[in-house]
Amino acid sequence: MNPEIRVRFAPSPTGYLHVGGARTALFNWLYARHHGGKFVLRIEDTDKARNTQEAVQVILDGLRWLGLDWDEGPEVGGAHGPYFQSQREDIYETYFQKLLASGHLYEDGGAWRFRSLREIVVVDDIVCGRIEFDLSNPETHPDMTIRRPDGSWIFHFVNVVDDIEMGITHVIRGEDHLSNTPKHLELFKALGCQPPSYAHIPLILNKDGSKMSKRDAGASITGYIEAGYTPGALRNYLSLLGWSPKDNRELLELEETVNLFDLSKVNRKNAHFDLDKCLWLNTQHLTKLPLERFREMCLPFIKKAGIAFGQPEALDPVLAIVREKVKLCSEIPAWISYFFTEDYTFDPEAARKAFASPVVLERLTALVAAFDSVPEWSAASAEAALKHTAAELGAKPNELLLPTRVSVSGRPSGPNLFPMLEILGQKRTVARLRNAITTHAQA
RNA sequence: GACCCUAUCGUCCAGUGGCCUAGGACACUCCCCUUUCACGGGAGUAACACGGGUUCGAAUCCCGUUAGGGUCGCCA
Repeated sequence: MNPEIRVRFAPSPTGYLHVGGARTALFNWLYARHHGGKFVLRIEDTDKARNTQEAVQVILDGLRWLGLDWDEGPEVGGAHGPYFQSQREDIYETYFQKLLASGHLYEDGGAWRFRSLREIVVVDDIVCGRIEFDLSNPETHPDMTIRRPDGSWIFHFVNVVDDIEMGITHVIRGEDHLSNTPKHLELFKALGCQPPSYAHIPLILNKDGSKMSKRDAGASITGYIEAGYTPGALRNYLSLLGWSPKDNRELLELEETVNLFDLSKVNRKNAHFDLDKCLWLNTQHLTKLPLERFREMCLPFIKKAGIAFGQPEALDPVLAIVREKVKLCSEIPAWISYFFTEDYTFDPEAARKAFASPVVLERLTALVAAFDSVPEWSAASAEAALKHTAAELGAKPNELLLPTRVSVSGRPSGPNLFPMLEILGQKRTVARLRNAITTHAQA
């Protein structure tokens, strides 16, 4: 445990939280939690045009959904605030004056530039190792601008100042910043401050290797929330991009990941994002969820679909038998809607298959009679009745299954048939079968 | 273009000189289970980018080539 360790996630409010950013936040968070340090959230909103409350909220919501709580930052405060760069003008001004006084700055076209030290800068990266950058040639490494003519600040400068002011000990960020690091190191040196340790983690690209942008599938965290992923599954998947516990395990709970996580196990190769695997992990996490938690996750989607279910607990028996089918919670209304209304519709293709043979209606008629006279309705008694009827008709039980399923649910697939009939109840099962028979007799 | 990083199955991740005729997972194919679909179980297809070294021995070390990614902004 090292309470001295302080890491930060410093997103700019662009209006969405990118999976790459979420993974960076996750690694920072894991590092802090593993070592008992502090995880700081800082909003880099120096670009006033993009700085809206909604854009910030998307990031906060996304991080909270993933379970990445911050020890200092927006809405929670802390001793090193404010945590919005737009509110730290005075601090930047102070540091600016320091650099100005020490002769590191010069004006150029109204903007202020930092005069490079023109040295070989060594970046000793925790993940990438020791890398030398030769900044001696002004042609290839022009002096960086740190302040615009309108007085606003540039990323490199405020980023470094904030890391100093906030006591950041470890900067864990995307590899896209590796080439920026020598510039940042120059700033630390000019300011007379000790730089933090750096760890540049590999990037996340699309499955085909192209750069991932907002529009690409799986790029936005909001998309996962809306699709009904469990936060644990996405967090699990993201943790495995560029890192692994080294023992071939894949399905990891948060606590295990915190225990196992270490920067030394982070690899250097960019990862290609595979939504299929992420989906698979979701099914794994979904099945491990207690039923109450599963219900909570599904509830918003069920409400949104307008399903009249009464009390939330009333959903449980249905959820219990369909949950093994569900890959995403957004699918849940389609799996359960017919349990809660008599106004269900028949899938045309399923109906065509189920009622293709003329003998089907006769068989179903016999089945209705059998079902109607079952003394104590249950999955087992329904099954016995169906098998008995099939035997009497000289048919295989299988031949009655699809017609029955389509009749009572309108769908070709669903939970196991007999438990489903039990929940539906004897009366509704019989009524639905009768209704299906008359409907399809006409057709 | 310059500089930096990377290079194991389609994808993610093991592998850090001999245990590798390269292992696990997703996806895919097939089989089994089964009341459809799914789940579950089993099997299979599939990779060390290429060329040079170093070494008794290389996926592992070195060099080059190629490919991919990143940075070079008065974006972050």
